[in-house]
Amino acid sequence: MVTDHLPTSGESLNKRLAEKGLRATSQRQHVYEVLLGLRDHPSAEEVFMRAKQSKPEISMATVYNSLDALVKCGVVRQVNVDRGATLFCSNMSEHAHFCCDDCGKVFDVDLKNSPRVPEVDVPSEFQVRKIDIALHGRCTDTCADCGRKETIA
Amino acid sequence: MVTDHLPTSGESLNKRLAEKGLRATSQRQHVYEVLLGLRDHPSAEEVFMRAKQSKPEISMATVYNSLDALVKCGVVRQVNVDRGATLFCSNMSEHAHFCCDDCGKVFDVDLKNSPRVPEVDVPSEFQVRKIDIALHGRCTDTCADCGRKETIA
DNA sequence: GTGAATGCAAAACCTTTGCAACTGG
DNA sequence: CCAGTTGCAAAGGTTTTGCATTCAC
Repeated sequence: MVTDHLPTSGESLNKRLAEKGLRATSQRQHVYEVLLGLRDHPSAEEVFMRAKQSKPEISMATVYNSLDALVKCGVVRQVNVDRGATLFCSNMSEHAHFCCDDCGKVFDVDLKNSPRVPEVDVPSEFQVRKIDIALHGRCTDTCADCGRKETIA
Repeated sequence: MVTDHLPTSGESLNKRLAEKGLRATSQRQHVYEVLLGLRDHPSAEEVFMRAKQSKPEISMATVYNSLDALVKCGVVRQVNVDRGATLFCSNMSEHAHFCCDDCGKVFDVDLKNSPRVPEVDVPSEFQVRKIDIALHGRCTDTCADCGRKETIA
């Protein structure tokens, strides 16, 4: 519950928020800590349920607001792989998302060994700020495990 | 309303559907024609509204069913760029989607001049079936145009 | 002090489902 | 004929909104 492991990167979360003109509220800090503590790629609902455990008065609207603030200041990524709830991800390293068509689970795929991936040839009037790469397929043997333990990620 | 320009690719839509064990209903053909006729990246709602003009009895559930069938047999792509409705796209050439943070509009970005983009180094237990690349940023001068004429794509 | 953020509940939005009737193969 | 598909309406899940209160700066 202490904030001294915040944030993952060198800069402080509060400073990051301030840079974007966003206020450093206890709710935002809490939502960020919750997200860091959750494995995989939780939905806003999952973050909410977990956040309530230690901060029962927090509301869904605040969780959405906080997640948006965290995305805006660049410490959280938003993941849209299909219909259904948007997922959130505190892993800010360069990676793609693999979504299993069978079990629905989302896995991080490192891009360090995938040279040139971000080199997309874009018309000059487009200013690209970020690139999301989503892979779809089957996670085969991994899926056998996750299929039993989890439903849809 | 004739189906002789169907489908875009060489194979017939009906054959494609049959290959996946899906039936070639008039609704599915109609939804596909509507999608081919719509520019940009319509949502299911937009397809529905347009489809109703020439087939007033068609229902939203059928539009979703048809779009799913078309995606399943590989003649339509499903596009998820943010929260909000899933978009659909009849352009099956290899391309990424650029989503403007300002106007929300989605543009196709050709990948022909972007070598090696699909070369993502994936753990061996993952079988990749397709790759979606979504770019986010600003469409600058283009945005000035589309911002007035359209709302959110 | 003041505008931004919160909490709550309600509304809005998007998608799926259940079921009887229909239809393609 | 029969399983797959449709249309309808209702339910389900996700996200946003309005507003009074509270809080960060």
